[in-house]
Amino acid sequence: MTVVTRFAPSPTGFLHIGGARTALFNWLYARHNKGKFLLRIEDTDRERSTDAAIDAILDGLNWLGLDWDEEPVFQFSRRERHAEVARDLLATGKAYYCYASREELAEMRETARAEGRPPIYDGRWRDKDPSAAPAGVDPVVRFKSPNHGETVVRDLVQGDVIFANQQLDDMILLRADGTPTYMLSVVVDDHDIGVTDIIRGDDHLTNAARQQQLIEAIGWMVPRYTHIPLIHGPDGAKLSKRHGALGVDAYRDMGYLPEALRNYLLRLGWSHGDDEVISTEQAIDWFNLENVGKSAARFDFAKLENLNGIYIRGADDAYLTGLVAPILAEKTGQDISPNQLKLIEKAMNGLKERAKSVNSLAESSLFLIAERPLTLDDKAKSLITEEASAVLTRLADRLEALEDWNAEDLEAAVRATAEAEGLKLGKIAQPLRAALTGTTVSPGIFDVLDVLGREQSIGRIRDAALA
RNA sequence: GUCCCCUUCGUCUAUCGGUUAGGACGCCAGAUUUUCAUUCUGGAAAGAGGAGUUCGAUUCUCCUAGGGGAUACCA
Repeated sequence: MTVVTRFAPSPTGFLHIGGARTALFNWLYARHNKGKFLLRIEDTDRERSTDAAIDAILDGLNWLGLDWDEEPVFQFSRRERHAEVARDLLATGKAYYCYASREELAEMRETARAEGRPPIYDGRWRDKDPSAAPAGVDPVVRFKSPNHGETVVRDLVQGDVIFANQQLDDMILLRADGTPTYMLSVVVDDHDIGVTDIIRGDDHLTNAARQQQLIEAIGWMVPRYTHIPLIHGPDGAKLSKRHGALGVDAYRDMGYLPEALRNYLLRLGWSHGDDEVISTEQAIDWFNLENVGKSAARFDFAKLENLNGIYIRGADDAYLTGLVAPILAEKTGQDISPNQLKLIEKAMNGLKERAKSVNSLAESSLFLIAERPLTLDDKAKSLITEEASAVLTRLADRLEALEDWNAEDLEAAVRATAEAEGLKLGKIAQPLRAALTGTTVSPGIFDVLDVLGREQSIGRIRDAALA
């Protein structure tokens, strides 16, 4: 039987990092087993569901490269089918009408809690005769769940988890207004869509028991369950916005590469021996549910950043240039010309070596397209002493005489100048860097000269020397 | 309160009864170097606590503690 997994977010916000990992695991599991990965939008909460959120989720998945099979299913559109299943349950006596008011319910919970009993619905309408129904009250439909025995969820990560059936009350299937609840909808949809493996956050573990009872009552096949631990913030508490519970778009905006984030998320709670940097192909090849850990993991930006650096260094120059361009355009307030793009791509090899995010890559590319005369930052300014200016002028003279403008000849010329001046290379390279880039940090200085070209280089050097 | 789950360096993790408890991030020191970064070398750093089972427990069982999750006419 081919594996069918699904990712089922509710469109009430962006695709947060925990959801992204759940989607990733589902995707990986499906791809590994050559099965299907489906997407279902759980939009039954009409109040909180928005189109913007749907777009954000789809965008997030696309950005991460998690492609789904078939058209996404919108749960709300299936409400008639859900209601139909509830009616069948009613007809066969596996569900019943409950007329308890919300106040009544709240009171019931309160007393139960006070007496140390589980705060659950007591089943007061479970066996009542329909004639007892109060007039003018729209009832909800409740599932007649087993009162005795236990329900065991055979979870691939959590193992066999046993729940006493008395602990689980008669959940609501249909609200008073006739709309289906989540508990009913997931069960019906997962069945109808043919989901074989449900992989989701372990905050759903208790739900699994209740859903399983429902499935068994209907007589459908119970899917395999896998409840993966949640991601926590650096302090061990539930992930909040101040931690990393941001939308994946926020990670993109921070300059993380999708492949880096994916790799990071994969290793958060899953491992394959000592492997850390794992390509998508390897991930698909290696992924399994057995190696998913059982404990919650804390989100660690430092490690993500390290991974990001690794992926940036290994990335294609043209690809990175394409990512950097729009950021640069925004920073400078103008479009980046094809010539400038060529310049950036040429310098990319040296640039990416020292970047840890796409944003810092853009930042360090800025000097390439800066207009003369450059504004030097304070550190750079302090390097252009009177003495340095004189040296730079003589260096410019020497460079001007160069026949070929390439890194090799440039290095020879700079070294020769240093020797002639009786200076260490660093003494001349730093002021030169300041003049060329306006900062004290850049790729190798000979590469900078080479990439910038004769005119810009000499111009910038003379600008600085004269200032 | 009730139910469920979790617990190895600061963090992510390996280990599936016998290891000097391994790797990675971060941190510290050093090497390389024109800056920064990269790279390389070395270092500090862990089995929550307590009982058992066993010749032997990080590994199996139980208890305690701590953390997390669930307890909606939300999903």
